[in-house]
Amino acid sequence: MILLDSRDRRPIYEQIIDKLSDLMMRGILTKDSPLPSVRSLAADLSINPNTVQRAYMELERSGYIYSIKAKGSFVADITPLKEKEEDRLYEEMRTLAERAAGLGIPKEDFLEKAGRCYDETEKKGERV
Amino acid sequence: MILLDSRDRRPIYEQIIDKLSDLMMRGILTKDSPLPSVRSLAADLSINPNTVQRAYMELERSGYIYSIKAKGSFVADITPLKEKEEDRLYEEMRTLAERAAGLGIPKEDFLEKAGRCYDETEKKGERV
Amino acid sequence: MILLDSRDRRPIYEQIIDKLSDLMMRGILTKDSPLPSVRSLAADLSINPNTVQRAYMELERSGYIYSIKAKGSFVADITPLKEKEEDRLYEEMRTLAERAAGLGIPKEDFLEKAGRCYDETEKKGERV
Amino acid sequence: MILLDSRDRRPIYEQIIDKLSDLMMRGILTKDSPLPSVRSLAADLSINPNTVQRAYMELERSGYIYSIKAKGSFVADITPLKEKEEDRLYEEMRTLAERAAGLGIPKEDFLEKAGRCYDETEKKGERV
DNA sequence: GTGGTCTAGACCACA
DNA sequence: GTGGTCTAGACCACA
Repeated sequence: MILLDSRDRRPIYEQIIDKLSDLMMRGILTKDSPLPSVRSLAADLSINPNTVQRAYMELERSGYIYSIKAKGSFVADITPLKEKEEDRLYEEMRTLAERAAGLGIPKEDFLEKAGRCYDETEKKGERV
Repeated sequence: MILLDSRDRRPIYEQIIDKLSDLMMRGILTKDSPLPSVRSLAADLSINPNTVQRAYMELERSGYIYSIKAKGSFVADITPLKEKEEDRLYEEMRTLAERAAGLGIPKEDFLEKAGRCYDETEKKGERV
Repeated sequence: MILLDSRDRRPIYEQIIDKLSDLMMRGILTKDSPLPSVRSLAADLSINPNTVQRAYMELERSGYIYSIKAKGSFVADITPLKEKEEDRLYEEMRTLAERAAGLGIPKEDFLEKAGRCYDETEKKGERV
Repeated sequence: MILLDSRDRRPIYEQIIDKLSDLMMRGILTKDSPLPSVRSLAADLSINPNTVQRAYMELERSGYIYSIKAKGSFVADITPLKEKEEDRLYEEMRTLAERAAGLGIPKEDFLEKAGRCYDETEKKGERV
């Protein structure tokens, strides 16, 4: 399901949080679908179950997942989280557009570059 | 030429730097065109010449203007500064596109939003 | 701590910058040790605090010192500045050696002169 | 005798001056030895005789060579020029030593580096 | 006239 | 107390 990057300097639990929340944000993990159990994910990644437990705990606190005792962890309804993130993103887009206009970059160039940046991302995504 | 905002909490000299560098970045003040003299700008803004002097000093240090003693201050060739700013901007565009793709926002929506943000900026610019 | 030279035609703030940066380059003022406060140094040198402020401002910009509001100014970690200066010095040494070789000065003479120059410096340093 | 570097951006006559004065400074061209005639050097380098003429004119003005009508150009007694150049060189060595001492570079390191710079020059000279 | 340096002295936020 | 900002006003060298 997910892969750890040993060159990544961040703590492992943070990498897990990022990878899982990304899968949920992308809609690959959908609402109410079950996450792997703490023990099985720990075994898959060859890490300590406590590390997975910590990642799950923080994901629950942030509203990404919910846990039911003796049943497991499941993807929560993350539409509010998605909307917040989208708002933040468009807010930054706005300041970017302002700076671009300030630099005298015409609209066509701005959009052309935006498109190219998006395409680059897709290629990158395929590799992952 | 420029207006100060009394509600702005930043130091006056910083406001002057921002306004003038913006005019140069936008191409409104072009290469080698003369800036108002330290004294005349101070009189226009009803502030102390020392404050203008400080702004000009820092603008010169950053490469925006050049000053010739007993002649005045002039807009420098800011193409390298513009290029640096463009690079920074596109770098941020790239991370933005990545996050958008991560959120499952399709390319059309991303570009549509980028275009709308750019248009909003233009209206804002007209008011200034 | 430092002395001003009234015969020196350079601006006072520049003299202060030179003297202090020299003390730091020599390792006499070490990392994180406090500099005299703007007001106390101004009083010591019988000059205006603004002049000291300007010197400190430029020293901070160049990476020699860091200032904490309401606490004081302190010597920064200047190892990168030292390395840059050493690189510049050895670069000039190289062109000097080339010119010496071009003049037919043998290596022994070149080194003998280098040593004598270094010794003269030491005597000068003792007087300071 | 000498080679021009087409990548060198300086005017050709300046390159000729540099090469010839260098040969004289190095003692490869000795006092009273004849220089190639303007026409023959121009032919050798496939350039216009006027260009060589200009180089010789300036070399004579600087005291490097003397010309006798209908006989040719000859290397002058350049000991005074050598001495001046040596003085300049040692003057710069002195300021270099001061800066090195200021940086806390010990005498051994300074001399070691001076020696290495000299050696590098020799290798470079061999290639020329 | 111009930019640049400096003094004298005020006020601010902060520790 | 500290650094930082700002005003008012002086003087300098230079074109």
